[in-house]
Amino acid sequence: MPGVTLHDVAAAAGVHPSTASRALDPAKEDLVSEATRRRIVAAAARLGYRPHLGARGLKRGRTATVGVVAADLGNPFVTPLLHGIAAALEAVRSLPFIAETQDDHARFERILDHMLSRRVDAIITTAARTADREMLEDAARHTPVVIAARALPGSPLPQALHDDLSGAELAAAHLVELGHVRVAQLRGPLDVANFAQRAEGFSARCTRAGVVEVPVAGTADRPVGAEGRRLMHRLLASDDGLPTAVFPHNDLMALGALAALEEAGLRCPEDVSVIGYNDTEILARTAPPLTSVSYPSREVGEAAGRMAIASTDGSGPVESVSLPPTLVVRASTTPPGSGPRPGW
Amino acid sequence: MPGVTLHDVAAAAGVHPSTASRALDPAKEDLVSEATRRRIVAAAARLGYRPHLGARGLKRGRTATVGVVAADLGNPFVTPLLHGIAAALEAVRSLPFIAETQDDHARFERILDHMLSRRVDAIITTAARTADREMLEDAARHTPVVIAARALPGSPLPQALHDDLSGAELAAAHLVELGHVRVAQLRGPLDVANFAQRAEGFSARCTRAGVVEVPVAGTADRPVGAEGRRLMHRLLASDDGLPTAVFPHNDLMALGALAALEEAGLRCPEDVSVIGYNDTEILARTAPPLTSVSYPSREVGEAAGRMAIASTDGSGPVESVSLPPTLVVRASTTPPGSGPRPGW
DNA sequence: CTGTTAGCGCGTTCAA
DNA sequence: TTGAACGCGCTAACAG
Repeated sequence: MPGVTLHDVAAAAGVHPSTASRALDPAKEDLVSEATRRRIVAAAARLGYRPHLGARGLKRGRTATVGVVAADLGNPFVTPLLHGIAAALEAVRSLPFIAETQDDHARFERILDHMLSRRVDAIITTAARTADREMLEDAARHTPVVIAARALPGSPLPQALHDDLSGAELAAAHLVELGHVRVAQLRGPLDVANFAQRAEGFSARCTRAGVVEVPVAGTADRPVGAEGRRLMHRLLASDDGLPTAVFPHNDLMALGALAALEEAGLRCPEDVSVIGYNDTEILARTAPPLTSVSYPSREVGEAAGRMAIASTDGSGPVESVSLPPTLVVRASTTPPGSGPRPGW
Repeated sequence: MPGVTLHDVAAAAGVHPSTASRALDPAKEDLVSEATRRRIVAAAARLGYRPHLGARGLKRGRTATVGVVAADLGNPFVTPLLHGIAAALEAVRSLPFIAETQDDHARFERILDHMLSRRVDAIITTAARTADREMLEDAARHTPVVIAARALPGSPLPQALHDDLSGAELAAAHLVELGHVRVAQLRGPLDVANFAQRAEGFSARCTRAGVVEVPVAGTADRPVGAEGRRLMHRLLASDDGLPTAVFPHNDLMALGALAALEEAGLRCPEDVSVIGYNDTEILARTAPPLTSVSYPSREVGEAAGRMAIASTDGSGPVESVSLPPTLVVRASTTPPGSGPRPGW
């Protein structure tokens, strides 16, 4: 049963392999007489024939596979992104080949290498850091590369993004509106453009409103809970005085910050408001429910998938896109010094 | 730059392609003189040569790729599982090829078909439902198949599992110990063996302790939050009287149950205790923090990865394994009618 | 130590 | 409408 080849099918149907090939190719089945076609299809089914995609790719130069690189599959933010990509690829019967860098450059390099060797039809990366730029543009000389979610500023590669600058401004504006005058950011790794932009957008809006930003030394190594917790503890330990609101650069970090607050005996939002980023669905039931900037990750994923397909078609250059953020207000942000938001 | 072949490298180095092949194969490089080897390696680097894995697979009959099937990448429970698998595969420089069924049989079939066509070296599935059994055993006639996380009872396929029966007994025992005498289960889909076993283990332990199980009509279509919420609402609406504790069959469903309780104006744990399953790391900060049966998913993943490797080696039959559960007590369970657990 | 030959499974010529 | 021949890129087996 294993290793049934086209040759076997042809023999069973009493035809030449190339006739069998034609009969089994939807695009060419009308070059074969109905009668023989049926015989061949029957034989293929009976023998359990399965085309060898490796061999087909060798011949056709296409593998019906798109490499997808994520930084951290444990971040619930990436799931909708992957769903969006898979949905878009389904239109051309391609399958994503998913791999995870864990934000490690060397691992990223190995993954790219493997994908190129595997001759994927295109690569979508949601894991880019600035240090990866050259490597990615290099890869793009072999295979179309689409940048998704994590921007690569100044790169000519097509990008499916989200406007992090506006998103962070939205976050800051919300805090300003609530009356906060002392705030702080817990920065994600700044060599990920998104976090650099969030830092910039947030600061810009604060400055404009005359709001004081309490400095927090350092940034997260990775945008994960443990790092958010670490930075929050550092902020609590500093003697610059506590802010009344903090902006961890994503929901995972916000979760860590909440843990740190609790460990320090502080309450959110009574003592400190917390505003996250991504509006990760699975985290909407934290204690307290997190105010967060919503990231349209499914849509970004779909756009990236479509762009990957388009760049494979060779139908000219592919346009980058950038989708807007929205703000989702929940219980973790209130005016400074006030009690919990009514209704929660 | 694209499409540099071994032939090109050989030409550039002034040798025969097979010599170049040997020089570039770590396992055979000592069959080539140091001098020519260096020349070949240099030429390969200069030209940006990358082996064509499709072609190599065609020749060698191995693709250095293992298909990994998950039911739902949005379930945080699967991430450690995937990490475990990837870690194990790294030992033989294989890469996982990840796909998602979304608990849809037809999609599962397409995925298996694609993976077999791709000639992956083995398949690890964490998405099995009883209806998938025949299909999987069929696939196993072509390629080694390892069942992970979701059991396929009675199947001869090698399985890397967890003892769900004991786990559910642990959950029930905990509730019994707290003094609950009226409890209920929110059942996951029973065609997933794990949930069937959880149902059975929980009931058995309750019966033995003389605890009453309030019936909940129906089961979840999929083990996700929305379904947990739906079942909890159904339980609240029934006139069998409320239990003092509920056991949703996994953490995601527990999250939905918590939402339903809140919507009904009930508090957890004061009015109803909730105990989940999986001890999903990312959910440890729910309101209230969830008591849960811990599932060693990373370890199960590693075991599955090793089993996949072993079954590819052809070194005899592969032993199934089953890892034990442990209980992690947090704030969502207290004695019936009592206030919140002190310390939380 | 290196070159030659052959073929993995398939699809695309070109002829019949 | 079908068959024959060739080659995609690589490597195993066999010579030399």
